[in-house]
Amino acid sequence: MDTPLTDQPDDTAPDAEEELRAGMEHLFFAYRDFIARPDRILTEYGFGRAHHRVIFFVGRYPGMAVRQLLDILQITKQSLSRVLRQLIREGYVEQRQGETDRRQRRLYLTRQGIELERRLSEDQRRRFARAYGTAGPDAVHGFRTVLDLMISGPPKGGGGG
Amino acid sequence: MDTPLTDQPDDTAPDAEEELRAGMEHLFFAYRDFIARPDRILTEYGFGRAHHRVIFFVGRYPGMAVRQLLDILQITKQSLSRVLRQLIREGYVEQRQGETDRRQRRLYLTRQGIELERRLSEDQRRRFARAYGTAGPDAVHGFRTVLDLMISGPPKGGGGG
DNA sequence: CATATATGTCAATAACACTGACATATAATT
DNA sequence: AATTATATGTCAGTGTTATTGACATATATG
Repeated sequence: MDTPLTDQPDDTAPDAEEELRAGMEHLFFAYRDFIARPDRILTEYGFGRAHHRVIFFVGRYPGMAVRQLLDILQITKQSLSRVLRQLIREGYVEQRQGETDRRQRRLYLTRQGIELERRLSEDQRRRFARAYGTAGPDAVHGFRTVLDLMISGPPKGGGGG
Repeated sequence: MDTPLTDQPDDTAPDAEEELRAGMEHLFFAYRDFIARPDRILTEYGFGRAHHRVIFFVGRYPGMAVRQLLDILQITKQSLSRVLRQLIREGYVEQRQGETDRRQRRLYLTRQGIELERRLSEDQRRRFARAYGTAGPDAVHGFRTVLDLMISGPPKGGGGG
């Protein structure tokens, strides 16, 4: 991981390229293993990964509007609709009309939803906690720095972001 | 990010939990943005994310056997089969019989496959290169350390399932 | 020869995404 | 009040990616 002192004409010398691809590969593995356990739990409920994402974000940001959720998940209204309908019908999520803007249906986890969220995230939290604990604060800081730099900014142009 | 000196009875104090969930959220965003661009390119070819994964791993490990690919992707033979068949039929991947074990069909990218791989990974490599470059070597090291700790070891128990 | 492994394929099914079209309620603007 | 925009919901049709189960061939190993 030293800085090579040979000058390379382009910015993707073979070694650098290998390092990038190794990172890509490990990101794939990490994500794959990160979602494996919740995926298995979800099948018990007849739910899928999309349900988990909704549960996670509504749990993290209670009172979230549907619009925000759509922007975060970057899926279509129709796709979210089916998932949300199921979660509401089965009592994991509830909607309350917005107070200032009454068009909004703000989303909250029910007690049952909170329980499910904890169950789904248990392995993930443990996984993160173990990795963070073993790696130490400096590594965690580096992890978060790189991860955040990898995330695209809000989409540019007019009204959107 | 100091070590808190208050003693907590359990290992998931509120602040720690928040930090874990923030990490989980950002991992989701990073992965989402990481695959957004390739996903768009793939539609031009009538391919999906599964094709990309095959292209990526066969490109990275030429001569890989089908069995290895299945273990890495953790999907079923039937799921891989359809994707692989398409890639072979359309000239992106080729199979050659294994020399030592002639049951194996070892996988290689064709010239066309290599081209597609570069096109698909271009944005991803740039994204990684930019994040790595901005974050600096120490952060990159931390990133890789945490990421690797997050990956599950090889599945335990006898034959290898 | 029996058994295991590596691979491939058929059929049926499900989750999750898409596009397009249309509807209702409410807010903001003119 | 009328118009336009926003927030949400829903119907119909489609496609990709995954699943399970069953079965087939070629080759390796005992």
